Amino acid sequence: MKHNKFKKLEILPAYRLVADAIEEQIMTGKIMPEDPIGTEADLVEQFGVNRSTVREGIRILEQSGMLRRGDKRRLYVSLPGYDKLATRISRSLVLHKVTFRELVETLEILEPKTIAMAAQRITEDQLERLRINVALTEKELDDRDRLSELDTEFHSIIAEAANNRVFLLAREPAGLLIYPATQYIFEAVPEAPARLLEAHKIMLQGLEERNVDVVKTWMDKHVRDFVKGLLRSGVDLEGQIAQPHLEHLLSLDTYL
Amino acid sequence: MKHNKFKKLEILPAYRLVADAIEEQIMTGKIMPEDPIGTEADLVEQFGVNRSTVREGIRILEQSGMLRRGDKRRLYVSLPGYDKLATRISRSLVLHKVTFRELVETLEILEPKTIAMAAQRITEDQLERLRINVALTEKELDDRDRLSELDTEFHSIIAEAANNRVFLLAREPAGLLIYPATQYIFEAVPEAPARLLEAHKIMLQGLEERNVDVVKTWMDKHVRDFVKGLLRSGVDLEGQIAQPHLEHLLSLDTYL
DNA sequence: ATAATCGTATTGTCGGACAATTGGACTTTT
DNA sequence: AAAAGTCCAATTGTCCGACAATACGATTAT
Repeated sequence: MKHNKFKKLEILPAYRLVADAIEEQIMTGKIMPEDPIGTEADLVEQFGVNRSTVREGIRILEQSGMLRRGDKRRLYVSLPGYDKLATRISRSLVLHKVTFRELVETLEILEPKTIAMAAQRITEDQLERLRINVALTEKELDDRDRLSELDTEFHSIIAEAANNRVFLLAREPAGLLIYPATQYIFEAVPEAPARLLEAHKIMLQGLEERNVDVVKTWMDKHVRDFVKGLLRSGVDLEGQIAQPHLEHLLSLDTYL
Repeated sequence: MKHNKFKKLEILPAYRLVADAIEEQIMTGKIMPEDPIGTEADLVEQFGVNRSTVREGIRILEQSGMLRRGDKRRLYVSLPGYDKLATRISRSLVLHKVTFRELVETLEILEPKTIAMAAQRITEDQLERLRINVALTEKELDDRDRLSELDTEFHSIIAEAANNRVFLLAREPAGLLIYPATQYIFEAVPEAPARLLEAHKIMLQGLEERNVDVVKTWMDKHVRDFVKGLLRSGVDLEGQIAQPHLEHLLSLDTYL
């Protein structure tokens, strides 16, 4: 047996130290979101390192969403937005080649719970957005791309209405990955759009009436329907997500 | 009405283009995890930009976990690990000042489902790790810090055993944030450690027998117990997570 | 008051430079 | 032959200095 008397030394490059130092101030609340950070020159002075080094440190924090370029390109402390986080998680899941089985299994569990919570807490504003969403769905029933976008949005609004950010972030990545697959279903199952619309309508009404049982039951059914559709369209549950699904994730690159 | 004939131009700095270009290759599978990326000099040549610019681009990808420094400090394509992702999500949740209510509500839903899945899929290896965990828990029943670590680990192993990576990633951040709070409970509720141990023992046995009902029921109870303990220890469910919880997240900085 | 102009501050990018570290090849020692 | 020491080349981390592009604010001209 080795002697392990010494801990592994932590030898970190300067740009990491810069990033860590700033991050620590943020995490401990010493500087808060929307607070301005000094200019690069300021940081150079404060940390006593070169500007290149500071810049590399900044990139790290910018990527993790804790810093933002705001007015006049200046640096501000910022919160990583849920959409950005969810997108990033989704991409990771893709890279890990998660299977459809893992996605649908997760949604079968989460979606009914989500809408049950939402039924108790949804605001009038959110209801209105759902009404618009459903109206659009009805109007664009033939446009598959648009329809799967609207489907994704429908479920996202409900997740938001559940008024639980932890849960929201738990559910969103799966939603982002799976609902775009609705397109496949539309190709294989002609009656799918109509059924989707019907389910959405009923759930919307259930939410308006704050009827927990109705919405939960229908969401259950809706998700199972979805899975059946997936299978009918020839998707292999143990297969991984295919490239076409990723376009919408890749296109988001710019504003991330 | 404006003429909107032109889309807003996407004017991105070069370091972003570098990062995006590499990321695109990764997402589309043209380069795969463990593949080596060239040296910085190579990238300078390929992209035709300065090394500083390349380095800034690299930082971005390194932070998001898609690049790694491996042997000889060379760059390799890599997968963002679940632990890293979960940690990052947890921090964001803290910054967003999520409340205990949101955390416990999420866990009340997810944990029973998790263990139910785990009961059907857990491997002998995972069972063994749980046995060790429980044995340690019994031995270190007086060490609060150690105990809450072990508690966190216990639930993480179960989540892993559920064999669903989407679900794992949905649950983990909440677990990371809430179980450390066990410490508070131990201070306020003397019998808490013993009860925790008992519950863990029973759930472990349930898992060994693959008894879905037992484990689910007990996890339900266990989580509710946990919440009761939190309340008894004076935690305000609508309050946000306090600083002391974050130490373990901050200390992870180094290897992230 | 609006528009045009100018000056300044800051970022994005570049080029070059060098010390430190690493891995590998080679040599010496035991 | 295995272990230890030496040397070399490649690469990263860091620094310096420089400049164009951009954005903003103040000033001037219309």
